[in-house]
Amino acid sequence: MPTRKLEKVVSLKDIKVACQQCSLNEICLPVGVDQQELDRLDAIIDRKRPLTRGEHLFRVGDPFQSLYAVRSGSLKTYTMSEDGQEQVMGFHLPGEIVGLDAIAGGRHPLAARSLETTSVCEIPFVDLETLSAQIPGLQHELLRVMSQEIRDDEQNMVILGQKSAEERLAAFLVGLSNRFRRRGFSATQFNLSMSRSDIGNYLGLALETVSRLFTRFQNDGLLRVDRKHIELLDRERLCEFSGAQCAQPTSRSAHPQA
Amino acid sequence: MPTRKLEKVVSLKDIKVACQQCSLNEICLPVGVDQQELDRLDAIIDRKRPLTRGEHLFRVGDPFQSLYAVRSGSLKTYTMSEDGQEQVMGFHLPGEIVGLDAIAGGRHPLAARSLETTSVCEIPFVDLETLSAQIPGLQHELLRVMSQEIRDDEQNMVILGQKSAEERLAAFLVGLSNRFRRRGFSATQFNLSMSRSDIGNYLGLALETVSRLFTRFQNDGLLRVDRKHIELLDRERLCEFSGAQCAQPTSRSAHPQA
DNA sequence: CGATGACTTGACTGCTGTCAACGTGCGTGG
DNA sequence: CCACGCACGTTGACAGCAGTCAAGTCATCG
Repeated sequence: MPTRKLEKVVSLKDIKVACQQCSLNEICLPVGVDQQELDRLDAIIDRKRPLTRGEHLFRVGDPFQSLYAVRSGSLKTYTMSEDGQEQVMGFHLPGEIVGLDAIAGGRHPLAARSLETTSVCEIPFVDLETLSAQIPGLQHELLRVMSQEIRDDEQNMVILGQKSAEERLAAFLVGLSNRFRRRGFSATQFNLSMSRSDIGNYLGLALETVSRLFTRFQNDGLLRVDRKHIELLDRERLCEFSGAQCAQPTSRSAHPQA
Repeated sequence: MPTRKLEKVVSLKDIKVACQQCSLNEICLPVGVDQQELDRLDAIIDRKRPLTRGEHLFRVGDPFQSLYAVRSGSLKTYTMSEDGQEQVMGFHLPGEIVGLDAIAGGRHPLAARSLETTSVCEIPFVDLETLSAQIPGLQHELLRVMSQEIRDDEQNMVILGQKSAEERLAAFLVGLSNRFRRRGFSATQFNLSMSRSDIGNYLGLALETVSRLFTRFQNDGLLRVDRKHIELLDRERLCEFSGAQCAQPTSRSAHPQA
């Protein structure tokens, strides 16, 4: 099933802003879930008014009620160290789920804040759990998404623990590129919705280092950068630079169920 | 339900090496799971012969069939970078689950190798999934464990990204201490089953740096170290040193279900 | 048009990695 | 039992990458 299986899905009109036409369709939860089941999932999902830039989706310590799926825009998640220092933990693009780290503790350990105008779907967790017990495909998807998150975090740990500044930024850009492509956007041109400071903070680098590296990469002909806009000129070489397995997931790799 | 609810569970004798008497009881999966359900869980779990030091539980790329719970001993998980460089991703003590990162891809992205004589429980994943759909408490536990893993990985990302060498090692030791205590072992005295090299690799430090820090910490009266044996003398100050929220989880914090 | 915040660039410092030598404990074999 | 080898760990000297401090540029917005 390499092509969109939209036709498998019923007329979109009878569903308001439903999961099917949501771009998450192939990326977010609904995989291995049929039409009727999708309706049930859709029924529990709450679509909220868009967040404006800088607005919080939730804050540290907020009671955990729901997961959120980014529909458009982008978020950053972060905490404050006890000395008031911000610690950026991640950036979240459309099709990605936020809040998985809050299930265990019942409270959000991270705050989530929009980097631009951003709309999200709210997925009440108790409902999702109930539904998951009834729809095997959904349970599997949920576990898969969480597993993927663990996998991604592991990758990030390698990057932070073992890589040089150069490699970190290269890996970050290649990673973003992959995520944009999977989302249907250009893999070679995109806008960074986050500041240099956020990037540096996330990568464990000073913002000056990030800035210097951008110019160095540009001088090396790896990319073109203009303010927020990035154009990857030599994705290949940038990949090698990152010193990691940039095995570009052609289609987010198959789903493993038998 | 602040106190142990062991009495809620039936006489332990009628189960061979079952989950109840396994120390994982309160730590591993079975929480919010009653006797009959525990039996069903127990039935799918396979106890294997112990691994000797250096033996692999699984290797990178092995097809994912099962999760594993460490019963005794310890494991390290790691990958190789393309240049053959080992990258230690984590250490796993009794009561901890290994393999959660393999669900998404269907293959183990990490290898797991025992650091000492180690026994594990094998939990076939398809069975666990089936059972989870039937036992709400188990599904919730599984999600909780995965969420906790995500949370822990996030913590590690902060440590790797933002902390100095000193802070990293301090955080590592305090973290180990917490994990030992939760497991019923001494929080102030323990043996490191991993080498200095493994620790350094894990923390993104040179092994020489780790060694230097151990002696520095000892000179500062924070701990006593003799080869593999560690005795924490001033856990308090070590905590502050780590620059993190060392809010010692008195009892791994409550379970959030309503 | 000026103010503000984001970004860039430069100079200098210091933490931590690298290289290297040495010490220590343990297992093996004479 | 002792000598030896080997892996692991400790300590020292030195260097380089990246952080910090500081100044300057650029874009956006009131």
